[in-house]
Amino acid sequence: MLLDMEQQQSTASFMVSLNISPFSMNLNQPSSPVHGSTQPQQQQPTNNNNNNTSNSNANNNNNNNNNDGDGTGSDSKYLPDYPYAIGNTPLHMNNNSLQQQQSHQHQQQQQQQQQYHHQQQQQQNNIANPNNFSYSYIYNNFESSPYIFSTGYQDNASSHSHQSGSGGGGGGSNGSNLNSSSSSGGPPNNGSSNGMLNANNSNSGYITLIPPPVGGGNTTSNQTNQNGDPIDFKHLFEELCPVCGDKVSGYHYGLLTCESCKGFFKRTVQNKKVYTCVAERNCHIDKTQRKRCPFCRFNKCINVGMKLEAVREDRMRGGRNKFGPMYKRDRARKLQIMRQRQIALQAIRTTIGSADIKPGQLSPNSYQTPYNTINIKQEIQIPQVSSLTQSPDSSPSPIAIALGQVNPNTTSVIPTSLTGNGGVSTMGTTNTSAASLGGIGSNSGNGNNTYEHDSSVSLQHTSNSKICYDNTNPSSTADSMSSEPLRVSPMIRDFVQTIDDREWQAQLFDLLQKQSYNQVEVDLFELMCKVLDQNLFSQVDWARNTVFFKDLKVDDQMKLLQHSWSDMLVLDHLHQRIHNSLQDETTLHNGQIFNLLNLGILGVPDLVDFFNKIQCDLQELKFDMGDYVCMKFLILLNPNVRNIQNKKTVADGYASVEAALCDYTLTCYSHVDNKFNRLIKVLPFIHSLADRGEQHLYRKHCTEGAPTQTLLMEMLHAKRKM
DNA sequence: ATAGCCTTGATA
DNA sequence: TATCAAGGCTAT
Repeated sequence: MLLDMEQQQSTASFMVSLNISPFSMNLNQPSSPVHGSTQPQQQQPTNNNNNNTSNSNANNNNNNNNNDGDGTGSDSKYLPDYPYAIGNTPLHMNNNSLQQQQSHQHQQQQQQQQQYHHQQQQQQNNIANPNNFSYSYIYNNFESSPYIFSTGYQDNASSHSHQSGSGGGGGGSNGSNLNSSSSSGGPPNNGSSNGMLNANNSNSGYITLIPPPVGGGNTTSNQTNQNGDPIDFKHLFEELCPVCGDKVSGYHYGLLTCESCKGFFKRTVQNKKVYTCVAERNCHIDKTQRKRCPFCRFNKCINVGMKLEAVREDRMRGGRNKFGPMYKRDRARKLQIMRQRQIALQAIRTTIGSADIKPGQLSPNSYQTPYNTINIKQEIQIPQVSSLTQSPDSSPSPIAIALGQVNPNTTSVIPTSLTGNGGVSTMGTTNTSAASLGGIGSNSGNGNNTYEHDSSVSLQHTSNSKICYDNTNPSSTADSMSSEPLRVSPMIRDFVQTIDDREWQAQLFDLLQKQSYNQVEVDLFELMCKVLDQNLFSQVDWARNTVFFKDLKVDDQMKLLQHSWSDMLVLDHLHQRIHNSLQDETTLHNGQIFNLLNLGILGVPDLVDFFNKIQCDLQELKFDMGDYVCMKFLILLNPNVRNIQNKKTVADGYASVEAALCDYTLTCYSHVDNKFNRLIKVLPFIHSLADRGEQHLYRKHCTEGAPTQTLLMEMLHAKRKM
C-alpha cells in the first residue's frame, strides 16, 4: 500500500503540471517541530457561541483556572455558558455550533493555509482527518487513507511499559476494569497458550491476536476453560484509545478510551476550556503528541464519539449514567464477535487443514484497530455481505466456487477470508425496507439476518452460519454446479480478489453514523455527496492497486479516473444491490432516513426507473462478481480517453479483460445466451446514467453549494477541464 | 495542565 | 454486594 518513491515524485510533478485546485493540497500538519511551539491558548468564552451572556460574569470566575482546588460543591451547581456544550441548550446543539464555528474559521484561514500547504507538500505527511483529502491528496498520502487507518496505530512511543509484566511498578496505571493484568493474580502470560489477545510489547504499541496453537491444545471456542468457568473475555477489550492510541482503561464518556483522554475530556468540558490550534486544525494526535494541541485532541475526542452529555453537570460522583446499557451491549457484541471468530477459526482449521494456516492470515486485524470500527457508536449492525457466494438466483457463482468460497457439491459456504477487519460486524443503522427490486435479498434464503430490535438488523458472519443454497431452484443449475469445478481464468480470480465489499459497506455505514451522530438534522444532499466522495476514494484506492492501471503514469491514471469515476460509482452500486442486497434506505442515528439508492443514481430521482431497468437486465444475465469486476476494468481502461500517453497499455489491458470476460461467460455461463455481448451493451446505459448524474451534481454544486474540498467536486470540475 | 490513582454510589 | 464509570486528588 505504501506509495513508492517513484510514484510520489511523479505525483508531485503531476500536481504542478495539472494545476490542481487549491484544496488539492489540503494536507495535514506533519509531525514537525512547529508543534513544539503549540501552546494551548485558553480563550475567554466570549466567542460567537456564547449565547448565555447573562450568566457569564458569575461563571467566568471559575472558568479557566478552576482545577477543583477547593473541591467544594460550590463550583459545580451551575453550568454556565460553556461554549461547547453545557448550558440551557441541548448538548448536541452546542456541539454542532462548535463544529460550525470551527468550520467557519477554517474557511477563513483557507487562503493562508494554501501557502502553507504548498510549503509542506514536499514532506511526508500524516493525515489525521480522512475527510480532508482530495484527489491529489490521495496520490500523495495514500498510505494515510481511511483504509490504512484501520490497520493499526502508529505509535512511536515506547512500548506500553505497564503491560510488560514488570510487576506492579509505577506504570501500572490502569486502575481499570478491563486489563488482563489486573485479573487473577500472576503476571499475564504471553498469550500463546490460550490464543487470546495479548499486548504486543514491541515498539509498535500494537495489540495482536496470537492464534491458538495450530492443530491442538485447548482453544477458547468452547466458551469455557478447563475448569468449566467462562472464558475471560477481558482480553478482548485491550484495544487502543481511539483518540491517542494509548491503552484503554475502560468505558469513559461513551466509549473505550485511555485514562488520560478521559481526564482531558472531563477537564475540558467541566472547565469550559476553549483551545485554539496554531497549526492546521488537523494535528496528529497520538500518545506522544497528545499534549501538544488540545484543540485537535478535543476535536478528535468529539469525532470519535466521546459524549459531552456524559460529563455530569452537577459533578455528582459515583453511580451510573444512561450509557450503562450501551456499554453492556457493546461488551456483549464484542463477545459475540469473539465467539464467532473462534468458531470461524476452528471451521477453517478443520476445513482447510492446519498446515496451511499461517498465524498472520488468521489474525483478525480488527482487534488492533485503534480507529476501530467496532466502537460504541455502532449500536446496530448491518447484514454481513458475502458477494462471492451470492448470485442473484441464490446459486453460487462459478467464481465463488473457483475461489473456494463454496463447495460445488454441497453448495455450502466455506468461510470467507477473515483477514482485515471485514470479518467484524460493522456498524450502521439499516432500515429494513423490503428490497424493492425483484426481491434480491429476500431470495437469498440464507436466513442469517436476525433482528435485534425493530429498525436494526444484526448479522452473523457467514463463516459462522453455513449458508445452504437452494438446489431445487431450476434456475440455479449453472454450469458451475457440475461436480467438476469450471475453469475460471486466473485473471478473473485475481480480479475478484481485489474487491472488498465488507470494507465498502463498513465505510459507508461508518460515515453515515459519524455524520449524523449527535446531529439534530443533517443535510441529506450534503451527506450523499460525502458518501459519494468516500466511495470515489475507494474507487481510486482500488484502481491504483490493480494490474494494468498501476503500471500507468499518474497523468494517465488521472485521466482514466476522471473519465470513469461516475460510471464506476453506478456500477458499484448496482453490484452492491445485486450481490450484497444493499437496501434502499437506512435510518441515521438521528432518525433521518438516508436514501441509499440515491448513491446509485447520483442524486437524480428521475433515474430510479432507469437504474432499476439496468439492474434487472444485469440480473437476467446472471451478473456475478466476475462480470462485475471485468466490467469495472472495462470502464476504467478506456483507450478512447483523450490524450492518454500510454494508450497501448490501456488498450492492451482493455483487450485482455475483454477476452477474459468473454472466455468466462462462454465457459461458465453457456446457458446464458450471448451473455458477453449483452453485458457489454449495458455499459453505455451505465455511462448514460452516470453522465446525467454528473451533470446534476455539477449543477447542484454550482447553484446550491454542495460540499467543497472533496474529491467528488474535484472530479466534477476536472472533467469539464478535459 | 496532565495523567495516574483514589473515592463514590447507582445499578445489576 | 460487586461492579464500574463517574468525579476528585495530587505528584509531576
